[in-house]
Formats: sequence, C-alpha cells, structure tokens
Amino acid sequence: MPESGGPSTRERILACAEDLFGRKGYDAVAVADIAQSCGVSTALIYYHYTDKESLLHALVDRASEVFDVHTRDALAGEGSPRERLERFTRAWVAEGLAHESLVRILVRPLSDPEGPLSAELLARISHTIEGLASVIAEGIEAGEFAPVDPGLAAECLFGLVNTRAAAGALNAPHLGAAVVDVKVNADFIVRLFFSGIAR
Amino acid sequence: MPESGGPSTRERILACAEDLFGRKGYDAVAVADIAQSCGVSTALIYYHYTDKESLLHALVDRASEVFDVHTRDALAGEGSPRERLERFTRAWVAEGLAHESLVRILVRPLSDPEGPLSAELLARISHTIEGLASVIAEGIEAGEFAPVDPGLAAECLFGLVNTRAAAGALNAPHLGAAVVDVKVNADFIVRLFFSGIAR
DNA sequence: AGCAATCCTGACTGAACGTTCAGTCAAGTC
DNA sequence: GACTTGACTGAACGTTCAGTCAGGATTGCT
Repeated sequence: MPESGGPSTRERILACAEDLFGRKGYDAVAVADIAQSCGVSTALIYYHYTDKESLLHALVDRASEVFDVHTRDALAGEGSPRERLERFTRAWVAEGLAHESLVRILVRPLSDPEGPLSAELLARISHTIEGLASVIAEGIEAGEFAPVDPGLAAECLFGLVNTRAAAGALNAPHLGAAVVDVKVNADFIVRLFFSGIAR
Repeated sequence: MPESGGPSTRERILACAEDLFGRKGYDAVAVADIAQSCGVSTALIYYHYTDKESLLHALVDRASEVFDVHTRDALAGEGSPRERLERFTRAWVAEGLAHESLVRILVRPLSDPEGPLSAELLARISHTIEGLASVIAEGIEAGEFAPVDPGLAAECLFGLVNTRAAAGALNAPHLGAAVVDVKVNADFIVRLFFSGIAR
C-alpha cells in the first residue's frame, strides 16, 4: 500500500497518460511516449495495466465520476426543481472549466462510434439527460415551468452547460465570450434556460 | 473531364472515405480499407490524393462549406437581427440533422488539439461565433435585445444549435427528446434563446 | 495505326507500434 | 543464508500501415 512519499508509480503513469492523451489524443500517443514521459519502461506500464485501452478506461471512469457526483446531487438532492437544476448547471460549468483535459479525454471516444467506450459514455450521458428531464417534468407538474417537452429541454440544458467546457477543451478560451468566468457563464445559462421555460 | 456516367473515381474515393471516416473514425480507417470499400487499389488513392490527411482535408472543406453558406446568409442577408439569427438557427439545426457523418468528421479533428486541422476548424468556428455576436450586438443597439454580452450569447446559441447535431452524430437519435424533428427542435431553441435575451 | 497522356494495379518497403518475455534487483520472510 | 515476492527493465517479435515503384491497361487524338 502506498502510504507516503508522493503518488505511487501506478498513479504517476495514469497522470502522464492523462496529460498526453489530453494534449495529443489517444491514437497519437504511443505507450512508449507515456513511459518516457514519466521515466519508466514500457513494460512497466503493462505490468500495472493490462493494455493501452485500460489506461483510457481508467481515465474515463475517473473523469465521469467527477461529473456524476454533481448529477446525483442535482437529481436526488434537496430543493425545488429550479434550485436543483441551477445547482447542476453551476457545478457542471465549473467542473468543465476546471478540468479541460478530462473533458477532451471524454469527448474523444464519443467521436469513434464503434469504439468500445463510446457506448458506455453514451449511456452515462443519456442517464444524465433523463435525470434532468425528470426534474424538469417535476417542475412542470408543479406549475413551476411551462409545459415544454422535458427531454428536449433537458438536452438543451445539457448542451448549454457543455458548450463552455467544449470551448475550453478546444484550447479556445474565449471563442466568443469577452470574459471567461464561471459565474458569468453560469448566470447567463441559467437566465437563458429558465426564461425560456418560464410559465 | 468526367461528364456523365456517374461520379468520377476521384469522387467515389472521397465518398467511401467519408462513409468510413464517419463510421469508424479517421485513425481507425486504413487507406487500404478505403481502397477495398470502393474497389480500387491503394496506390490509386495516392494517385488522386497526396496523402491520407488530404482526404480528410477535402472532406472537412466540403463539410464546412455546407454550414458556411448558411452563416453568410445569416450575417449578410436581409432582415432584422432576430430574423437573421432565427434563419441561422433553423438552417444549422436542419443541416446538422441531415448530415450526421459530416458532423462526426468535423468533430474529430477538433478533439485533437495538436492536429493540423484543429486550428483551421477552430478559426472557422470562431469566425461563425464572432459573426453571430455582431448580429446580436446590432440587435442590442437597435433595442431589440437586452444588453447581454454578445460574445457569450453567440457562444450559447452556437452550442444550442449544435447540441442536436452532436446527438445525431453520436448515433443517439433521441438522447432526451421524445420527438426528433427539425422544426420542433429549432422552434424550441428559438424560444429558449430569444426569451433569454429579450428586453 | 501509332502515340501520348491519363488511369490504374500488384508487389513491395521502411517505420512505428502494441505487446511479450526472460531476467535483474531490492526488500522482506523463514 | 536460502527462498519468495513485487517492482521493474532491455530487447525482441509480429503486425499494421502509410507511402512508393515499375509497369500494364485504357482512352483520346492525329
């Protein structure tokens, strides 16, 4: 058990992989590159991980978890539908801006529809959107929102919160926005979304 | 010059590349796969195109052009700011839903920040968003919209119109939406966006 | 028919990459 | 001191793939 003295070699390998995958992309990174980047042999990586893909898998799992926490909070947490959706929005915008290379690592498998992780990630995304939709539906029933299509609204909210994260992941800090600030971004999205589905 | 008798071999190669790149992804497709898929030799592809990347480049150019046409129309065309933005929105939603594999081909280079096409595509996207921002700014000055940050609003609109396209490109026809219909989608986005920036 | 330009192919190459494996080394156990 | 275990390495193997080359077929022109 690694107790002190910094991160274990296993974790260092994962950190190097995250950095390289995030910068160059999975396919463009050789296992030897990762090895060199953290000063170990290629073989050691295979000692710790079964294959190259399992490295990606570990990263995706870790990255997903970061976002899933906020989703669970929004779906099952306390507060009115509006409060919960707002909490979700602010949390995702903040996380997306804070973890650019994670976002990039998450985006990549999605653009490879036949890849092994694509289905898994898609399932997670669907689950998130369905969760949002059910909160929106709850709000509609309570008379808090106008009677829109909950699924469509959820999808739009999801798209909105990810737009800034995507811009960050693309190394385009200010695609259009004059100021890149978590609060400003989230405020605007909240305003846009809730005025759109207001009664 | 090929005049009749179907598409030229050159174009057939490009079509096969589009299909395969769209389904499996650039890196997962070997030049030999493309050759086999349209019944020619590998060498012929190198006779018509300088290298594998130039195939992707040709596809990206073609795909970008499809969207750029609507952008120019929205920016320089006739009508009030709101009318032009609405035209842009409806056109992009429709194109995105109609050309899924093109969207997927456009997404991939973006997720590879150090790739050669990334910068080019990013420039196109920035240009589109800046164009939207200037139309929004125009609308604000005319008192048509509330005084929001034009760049931020443009980015959000861009994110909204691309959300559905992305969902389609991910082979997830109904991520959250109960009905996948161009008009329903565009109507909702229009509603969301313009009520959000209404005075 | 003869000729030249264009279109196309099979066979091949050099390099890169994922993966494996025999073996080293230090630390701990009996 | 003999033995075991976990961490780690250097060198190599097999495969895949982008790109090349020398030449064959086809087409169009005179």
